[in-house]
Amino acid sequence: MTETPTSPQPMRTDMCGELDMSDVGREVSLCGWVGRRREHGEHLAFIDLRDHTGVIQCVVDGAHDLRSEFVVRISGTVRHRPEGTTNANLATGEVEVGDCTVEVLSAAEPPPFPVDERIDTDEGVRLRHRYVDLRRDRMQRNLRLRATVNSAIRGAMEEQGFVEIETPMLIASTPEGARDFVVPSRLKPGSFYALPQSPQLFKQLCMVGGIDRYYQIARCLRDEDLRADRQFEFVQLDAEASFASQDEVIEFITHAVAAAVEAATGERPGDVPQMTWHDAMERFGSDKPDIRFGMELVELTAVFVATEFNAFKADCVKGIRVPGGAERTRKQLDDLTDAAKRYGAKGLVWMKVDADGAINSPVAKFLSEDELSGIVAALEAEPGDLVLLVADDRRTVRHVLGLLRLELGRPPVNEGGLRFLWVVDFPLFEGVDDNGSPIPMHHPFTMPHPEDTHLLDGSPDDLQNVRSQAYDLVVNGWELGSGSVRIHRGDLQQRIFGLLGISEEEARAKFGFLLEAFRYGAPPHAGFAFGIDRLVAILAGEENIREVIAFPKTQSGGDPLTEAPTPIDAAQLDELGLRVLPPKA
RNA sequence: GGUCCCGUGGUGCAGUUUGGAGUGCACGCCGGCCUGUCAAGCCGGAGGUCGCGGGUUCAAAUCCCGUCGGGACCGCCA
Repeated sequence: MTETPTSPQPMRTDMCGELDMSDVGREVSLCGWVGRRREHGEHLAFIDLRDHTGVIQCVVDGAHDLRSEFVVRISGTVRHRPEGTTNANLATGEVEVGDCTVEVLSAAEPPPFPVDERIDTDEGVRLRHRYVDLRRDRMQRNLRLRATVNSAIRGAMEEQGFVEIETPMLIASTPEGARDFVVPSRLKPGSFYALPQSPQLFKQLCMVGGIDRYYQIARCLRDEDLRADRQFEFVQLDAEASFASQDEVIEFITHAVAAAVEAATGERPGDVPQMTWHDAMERFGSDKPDIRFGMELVELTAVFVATEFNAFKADCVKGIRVPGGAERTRKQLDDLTDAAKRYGAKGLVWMKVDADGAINSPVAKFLSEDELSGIVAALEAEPGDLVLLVADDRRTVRHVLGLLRLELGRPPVNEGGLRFLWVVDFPLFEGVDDNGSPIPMHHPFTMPHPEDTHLLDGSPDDLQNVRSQAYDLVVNGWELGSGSVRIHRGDLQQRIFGLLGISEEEARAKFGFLLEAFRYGAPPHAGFAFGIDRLVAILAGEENIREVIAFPKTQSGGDPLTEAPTPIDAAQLDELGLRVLPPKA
């Protein structure tokens, strides 16, 4: 193929959405897609020409056979629209392009769904024709916002001395954490690479390698079930800094996020408050509290220390107050009870506060006057309110009420502003495994809190109370990301492995290369990673990260456009030394 | 692994509760008319395996079972 010689005239001189009164009289050439057209017989037609910047009305001879989504080049003269025909709803509505020459660059079949935004189209249809969907304003806006955020983050990290390093996509599988995606090796049949769940170990190796401050906008892959805020593949700002404390890392990341928010919204967010994990769990029933609204969990255990009511003879009783919730019907309350049970509670006690302040509840007759007044006082319940109580072990109470709180009070994604929050002092361990060994909450390289190191020698209960130097960034109830100060000394690491029930041999097999690296001079280091998909979704006012991803997967992990995943042929399997088993019965 | 919701011309929806002829609305599409529209207007037209399979019934978009696809959530996601 020979290239077409460079045209003496540019294909286009201007963007559709950028023409205004200052362009009147200019000869312009515009390229784009045909949007709506209004035809008035063979002598006059109005064509809305669209590119990613917007729409401009072109006045053409009606004999042109232009259809929706044709790709055209239109040349003409910008002119002021005649008196009374301007369109205030259009950014370019004061002008139009007249005396048009039209060139059809590509004809097009009618689109499978309208490109204008007047109706919501089924997401499956949108994904099957994503290339059409991407033309729509919403996707253009979201993807460009995402690019802006990426760019701001890069700028902020580099300003702070971080160096962008790329780490491999084909790595060794480590048994910890989420399910790996694996890639069969051709040169070593029977062996597999894993795709990285995160560049965690590599960034720590970078610290040993003297990189000092590493960052990467990194693709991460986890083979776990998909959700509105989870895809198989997602993108994180991944960062690690040598000789840095928790507070310094928090500062670095806060700065990067603030830069992203400012680039996206024009407003720089204020200081980000911190909350301990313990407070978050007790007050919000979640380690990612949505602090845009109240309805906090209120401790009621003390009110029922001597209760006669069996259901409240529990480790923990907490309640939430739903302002104005007394209007809920019996059916709605039954639905809430069902939800509470689905979330793991044995039941849900509801109480309505009547206009006279009396408690209306199926269990009121089992409670003493003191207990009833204690509930009202602790929750500051007022007439018209609904109060929901759960009694169980502390974990369950927090979990169930935390979810009910969200179900009943959570504002839509685009309301209530951006409420960032650092959750700090996470526990080092979370429960125990089948062998009675504590389970690391973050990962086994997480540094214990300096004030709690003495507890490492203590009882199993003491161990559960050890705090770590791990911290999460939360916004509006979304976990944006997490990080920690890492253990960089072999002796402490051995001790933690010992507590976790990981033998020396096992540790060497799983993480030998990292432990070996640490023997050659490891700086103290700490890091963080946060999800860019989630940040962009929140900034775009989207409930779902698929709306900020150009080509996302569906909840069942498929791509309706390419139909991935697909079988591969026998020859390909053969080369990899693989055989596919028949599906399980 | 589990719970719940959805699936009706190209698109969005109504119809399903209480079974009775593929019935209806809006957009789009095709053709005609139309020289200032902008969600152009007017006239005419085409377009359907009611996701798929089975069952109940004289009769199923509608009821039942299964299945596929999409979505929300619990579990899972160090």
